Amino acid sequence: MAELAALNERSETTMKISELARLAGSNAETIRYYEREGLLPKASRSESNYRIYSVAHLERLTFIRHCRNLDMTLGEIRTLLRFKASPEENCGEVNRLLDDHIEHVVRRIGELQELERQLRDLRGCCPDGRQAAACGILEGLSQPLLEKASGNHVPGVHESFASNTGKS
Amino acid sequence: MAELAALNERSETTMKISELARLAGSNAETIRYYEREGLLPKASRSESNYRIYSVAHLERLTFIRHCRNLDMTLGEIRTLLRFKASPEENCGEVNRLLDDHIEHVVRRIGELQELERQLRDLRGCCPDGRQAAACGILEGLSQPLLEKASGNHVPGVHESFASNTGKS
DNA sequence: TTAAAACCTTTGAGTCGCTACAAGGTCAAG
DNA sequence: CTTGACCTTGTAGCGACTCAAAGGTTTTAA
Repeated sequence: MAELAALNERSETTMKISELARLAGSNAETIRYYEREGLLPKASRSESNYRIYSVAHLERLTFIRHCRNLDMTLGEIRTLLRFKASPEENCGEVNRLLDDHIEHVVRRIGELQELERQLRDLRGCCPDGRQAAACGILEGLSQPLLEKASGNHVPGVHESFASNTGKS
Repeated sequence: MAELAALNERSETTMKISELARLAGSNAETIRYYEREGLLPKASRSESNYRIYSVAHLERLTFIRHCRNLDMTLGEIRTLLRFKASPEENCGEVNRLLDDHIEHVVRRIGELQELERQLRDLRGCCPDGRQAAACGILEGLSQPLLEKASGNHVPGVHESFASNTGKS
């Protein structure tokens, strides 16, 4: 809302890359990356070879960023964009994609809750102030295999915060 | 337990890379990668230049895999291995590392629960059987910005399952 | 005995979604 | 006229693997 208002106030319909980035809550490098990846169409160029964008681009980029905020992959987003472009298709596919995506998230939450439990178990092994030689945690991690945890690896906690350091 | 029993039955104390991988629930390429990264010491070699491992390697690799199952980064694991190697140190650092890690996981769970809520909201927008032109989901995603979701991007759901496709 | 299958080696590239940097061109303000 | 803010392209890096190519070795079985 605020963004469109700002556009109306200036009453201009085109912009350069960093303004588009600002309005969509993204950044210029990401936009060029999306163009390379074919998620955004090639922008038209000014005399000095600057990319020039219209409100249509803003809408499409906003769609993409919104999907990314919902943690969809670029592949999933490409699929949604195809459906948006072909209105004769039934949107059952859209529902299915979203249902799959929700299932992913739910499963991941369950995995992380199990992980939290295991970590707290482990943390309970070592009261503060001991020496590493007697540390219950290191001992616990050296055991051949925890039966409860065997096999199912649950990565991906760290990536989330690392990629949140943007200047949006 | 089962692994060590198997080792005892064969009553051999060395093995090649793929057996080590099997016993530690890992795979050969990952082991070579850990060696390159300095998490595992360089293995000794047979006449034909094959890597030869002992039970000590199995224990260290098991430790590493166990930590990875708890979603620690290789950097965190390196730190823990250093503490394991220097028993005179106080294990307060170990506790701190683990506390930090638990906090990561807890925060991530919260983010994903919020994400799930948003996805279910969105899913409710479109009863099955409509055409894409009228699809409430696509409509919802095209809105400038959801006020509730604005700004905080929560990635990392997909990585977890992608890296689970190993043949362990 | 020999041929095939199953291992092992190194090197290098690919994954995902950006992010950052280098080296340069363009443009508006003071 | 210079400073600084913007823009361009191209390339490399992140983390933790994973895979493929191209070859050497060992085991198995016909």
